[in-house]
Amino acid sequence: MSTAASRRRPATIHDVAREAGVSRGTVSRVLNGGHYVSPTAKAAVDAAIRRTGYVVNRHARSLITGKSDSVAFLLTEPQERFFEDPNFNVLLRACTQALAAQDIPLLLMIAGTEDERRRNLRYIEAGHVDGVLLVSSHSGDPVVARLHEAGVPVVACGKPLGQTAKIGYVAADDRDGARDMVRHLYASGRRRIATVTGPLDTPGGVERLAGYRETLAECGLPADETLIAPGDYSRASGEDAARALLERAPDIDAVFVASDLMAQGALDAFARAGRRVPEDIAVGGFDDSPAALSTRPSLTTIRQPWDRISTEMVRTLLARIAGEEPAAVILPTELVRRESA
Amino acid sequence: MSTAASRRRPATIHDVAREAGVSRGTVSRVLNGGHYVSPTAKAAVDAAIRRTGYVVNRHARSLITGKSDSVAFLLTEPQERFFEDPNFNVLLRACTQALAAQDIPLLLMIAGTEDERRRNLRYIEAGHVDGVLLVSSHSGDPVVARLHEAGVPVVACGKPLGQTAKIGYVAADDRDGARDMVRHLYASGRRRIATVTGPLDTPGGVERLAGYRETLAECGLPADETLIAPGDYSRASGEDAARALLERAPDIDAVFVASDLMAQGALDAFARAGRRVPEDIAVGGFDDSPAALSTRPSLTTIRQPWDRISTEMVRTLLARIAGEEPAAVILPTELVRRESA
DNA sequence: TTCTCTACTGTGAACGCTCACAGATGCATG
DNA sequence: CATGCATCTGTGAGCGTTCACAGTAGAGAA
Repeated sequence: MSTAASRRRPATIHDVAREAGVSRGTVSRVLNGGHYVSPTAKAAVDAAIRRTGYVVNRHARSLITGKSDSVAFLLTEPQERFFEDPNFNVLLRACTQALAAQDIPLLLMIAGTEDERRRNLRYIEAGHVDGVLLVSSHSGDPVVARLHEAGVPVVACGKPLGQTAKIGYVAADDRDGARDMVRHLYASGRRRIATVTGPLDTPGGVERLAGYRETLAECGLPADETLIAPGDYSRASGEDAARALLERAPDIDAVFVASDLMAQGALDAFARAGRRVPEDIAVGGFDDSPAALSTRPSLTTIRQPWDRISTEMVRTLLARIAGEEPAAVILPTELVRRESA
Repeated sequence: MSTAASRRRPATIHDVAREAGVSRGTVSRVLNGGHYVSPTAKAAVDAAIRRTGYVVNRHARSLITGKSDSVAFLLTEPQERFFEDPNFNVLLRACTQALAAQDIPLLLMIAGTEDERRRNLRYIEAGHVDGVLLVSSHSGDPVVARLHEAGVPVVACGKPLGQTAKIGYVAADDRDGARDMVRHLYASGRRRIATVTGPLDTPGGVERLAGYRETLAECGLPADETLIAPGDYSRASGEDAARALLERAPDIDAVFVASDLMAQGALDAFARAGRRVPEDIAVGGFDDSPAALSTRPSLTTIRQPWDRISTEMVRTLLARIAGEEPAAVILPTELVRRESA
């Protein structure tokens, strides 16, 4: 029976050593880089490993090394915002794969409720993972401080706001992306450019608004607070904000909306108000989410390099675990021109 | 320094025993259910645990018990289909949380490429996880057989197709959901009811089509193969299929589309063809994805109980790990009436 | 009283691995 | 020829836990 066969006690390093005619120590050395091992011994061990189907017991290894060779992907969102965000999927997938390439499993942790937060922190602080990939958008997240205090290597996705602790992070250049979009709107002849912001307790929200302001100034357009409407990244808030803008400033000819989801809502609002896009009002989004392709007109937007963000997060975290100091990595964005602007 | 403090060697069971004035054995017993422990001893141990901040070292425990107290969430999709599926997010999140409630971490594994498949199987077969939550839609997936052969407890999401092995699974009642929808279309007076199917190498695709066929027969409508157009769950395929249907059978007055994403595409196709929904053609979707709310008209669809599917998957897997035989769990769906039908 | 049974407690031995160290070998150097 | 050094190898100890077992105390039965 194959079931019975695979159920028998798996080979240990001892079995391999006996099979290869060497000592445990030599096998262990082969397993860990092969330094100070003669070619003959290494060959014998490799063959023995193949014959016995040996796979290292990570628990035994971890017990003595004190490392777990695993990493947590920690989501500290009270809302389910992130799970609805298509970018989040890309991030999670790419991180998983980047880690898998180094044979490091990813533990998915969700700390929505206070109870989950306690549980997960306990787990992490107990040293059951070597490091944490942190996705926490909101300002002053206590988890960030706790992890830092516990001395656990952390790399955040996006600059953690309201933190005194020095935390490494990887982020897209939100400000520069916003600049690109607003410059693009300006270049196409628009002069009354409004914006719908993201939540201003998130780095993206803050930075994109800053980029918008800077570019208006740079282009010599007057700063006009009535052209700024707050949103919370949700579709509905985009719709509301767009309506509010139309009311306050009916003469706008362009809107930079800080997320595609909100831009979708804005497109609807404009359609209902009888404004044509892009003829009457140009609309620029942010994220290049799949939805940006299915709107009518399709959405001109800013692409964030999620694949690179993920690989950089993993790289930075592993470096951090290896003892390097925390670092910030900012990656460039890209303007994607479609029909809406 | 708090950093220094938290960096010092964590408390072991030994420290707790000394602090509580008992032996290791007694502490261990308290940790594992507290049987055969006097109330006084238990109180002393609990207090000592609190004072020392002791957290069990899972590696040491696993080393001797042979169990890892962790579970893999394995995705074997060549395509990135699942990561674009909003349902997948719900599934992953709910599974994570259901497991977290039992203090069992979830390891996310993606086996898209052959290399990833090998790596992950090696990891799982080495006994590094106690069980696997499997998401694998396509027929005859070799991973399913491998896992079964290795004797690893597995629970699949959706009935695994083309498997001789007896695998436990949890699924929504796709067939019954399809029946509900078609009955609903019939009840609203439609008599030329077409369907856009899902991929027919997935359980959902097969079952939903079967439900469609059964209900037509039940209602005394003729079986007409020209009313059946294949899709692959993608938005584009829904659009194509709807266009093909219009050409082959211009007189259709309703379409049951096997997924919301495809239904979105179909709505577009109908809009372009100048057909009004629901006046000329009623459209029913499947999934109740977030997108179903943002279409115009909003989409009548079938809701799958993803929360329950997730908790049942976890419950079933834990039971399986505890030694129970594999079981199939089928959960009821629900018709969600909106504007499109 | 003596025996048995139950409830509880402590102890040594694992689990499979890495690490530090000691020992061995070969080769170049003084 | 002795010495040093680099390369390679084996051994014992120990990581923190659970498990099996031996042992103790107290209650109840004979």
